[in-house]
Amino acid sequence: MNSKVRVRFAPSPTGPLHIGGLRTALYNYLFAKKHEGTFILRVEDTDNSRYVEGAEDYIKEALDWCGLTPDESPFHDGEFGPYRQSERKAIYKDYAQQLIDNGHAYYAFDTPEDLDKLRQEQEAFGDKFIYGAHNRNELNNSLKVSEKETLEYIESGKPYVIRFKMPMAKQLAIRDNIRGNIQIKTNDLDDKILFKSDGMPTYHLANIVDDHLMEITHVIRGEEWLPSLALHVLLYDAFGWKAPKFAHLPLILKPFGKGKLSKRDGDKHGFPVFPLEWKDPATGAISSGYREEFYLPEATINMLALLGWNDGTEQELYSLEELVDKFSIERVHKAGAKFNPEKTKWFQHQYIQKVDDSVLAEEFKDWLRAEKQIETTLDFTLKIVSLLKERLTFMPDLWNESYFFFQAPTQFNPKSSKKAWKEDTAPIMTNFISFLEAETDFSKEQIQPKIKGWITDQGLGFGKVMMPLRLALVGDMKGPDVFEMVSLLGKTEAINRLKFALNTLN
RNA sequence: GGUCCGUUCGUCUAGUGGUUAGGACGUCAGGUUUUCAUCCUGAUAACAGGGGUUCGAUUCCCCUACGGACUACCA
Repeated sequence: MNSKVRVRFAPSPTGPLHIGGLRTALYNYLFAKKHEGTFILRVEDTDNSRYVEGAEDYIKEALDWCGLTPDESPFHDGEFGPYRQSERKAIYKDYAQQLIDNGHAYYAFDTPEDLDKLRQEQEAFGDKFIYGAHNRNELNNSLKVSEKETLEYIESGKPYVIRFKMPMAKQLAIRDNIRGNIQIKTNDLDDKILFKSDGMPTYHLANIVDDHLMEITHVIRGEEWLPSLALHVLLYDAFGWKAPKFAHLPLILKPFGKGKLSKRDGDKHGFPVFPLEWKDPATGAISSGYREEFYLPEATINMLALLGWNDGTEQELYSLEELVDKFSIERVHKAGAKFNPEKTKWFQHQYIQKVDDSVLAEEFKDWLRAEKQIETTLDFTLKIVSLLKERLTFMPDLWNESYFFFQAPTQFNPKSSKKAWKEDTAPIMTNFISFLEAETDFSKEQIQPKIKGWITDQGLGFGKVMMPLRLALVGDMKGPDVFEMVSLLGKTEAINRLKFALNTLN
């Protein structure tokens, strides 16, 4: 091959990028890097009315968070810019004109109202109105009126659009790198608008022109574009250009029920649908993001990569570098995949276990200050992290598993009390306190054998002491190794908690 | 409605013209943890249905059913 691989991710800035879009970006990135090619971000903002403030920055930030930074983008110029279609406006008109000149397109003067009326009439018969080969000669366009009239219309400022002249009765066989051959008859296709009356191209024209000009070699996009594939291939033909290779990705579906994943599913079932938190500028409504919900970008990416692709082995955990190495577009699954929030948490659990203890300890220390107004030392949070890390999925779980190190219990879980604090517990604990008061070294290494020895000497079962001790320290029958807790809490605090339990539970 | 795409455990998926149809998540049961969580072990559970082709189909073909996308001067 003479041409270097160039792929693009081409979102429209109409709102936050959701995880389906992010996965499309990911697969494009992986494909590009796998083939030592270029990953391009092109912003498709040809519809001004749908532009949403902040959406473009959101896309950039989301990609950066995931480590999918484009090689060329509106934020990082390359040789093929600009990378925002609104800034390429001047380019498209000439290409539309070129298609008119070579007979592949024509002017149409039908107003939106005219078309609405035709649609309604047609629907009254239970039919669908199609602007196409069978009726284009009867509609208000440059194929029907003379060339002179067409010119007059245009010069007089009459609004017009430019439509593609869909060839009749052509049988197309188009190759898709994921789906194989796709058969399409052009008879069913309509004369799509390529150029709008507001002077902007539609997606179809802008997309093909830009992909050509930017020398895109592979178009990897969502399945929702499959119905437009024929049009796009025909457009390349009409221009006399070589079409890129295509691959259409399966959709991400709702975890419960039917249909594709939507923002509402996240709200309803309490999982993020967006990589980053998003505040709707119009309504102020907030949608949660993976980043703000404490998912690691590595976990998010790994989960997304496996949703519709695998390398044929039983491996499930991949770094981004490994994904680049193993990825192949042919191994992308054809069918849509239901999103699985539980499995996503499992990925997160796997990844947080790989994070260095000191990193978590530092974060936790900051979190304690910000969220709980607790000042502590790095040394202490580091001890807590090493004690509790294996049970974490999200960073704040650290608090849920360790809050009793920062605050003494004020009440006791009734169910646990019933199990751990029996009739004969009080005298045992009274003796136990006296024993502890005589001890000085509360390091785990020293205190553990001492306590065990004391229990044995007293002729007691371990449960008689260990269970009430845990209850007194935590307020509940949970938490890490009880000797670790005694040691970390220290002599004074441990004894105070025992005394409080003694007073409260009798 | 039309066009196109799809269909393996509940979910994500592996796989082959002859397999005990494999893994992971989930669920359940044991074990570890004298607690809880983690962790470990085990169990559970699938080739949508009907026709072909074939000595033999989950695998190849057709039909049906079901699911999905699209059907805008939106992308």
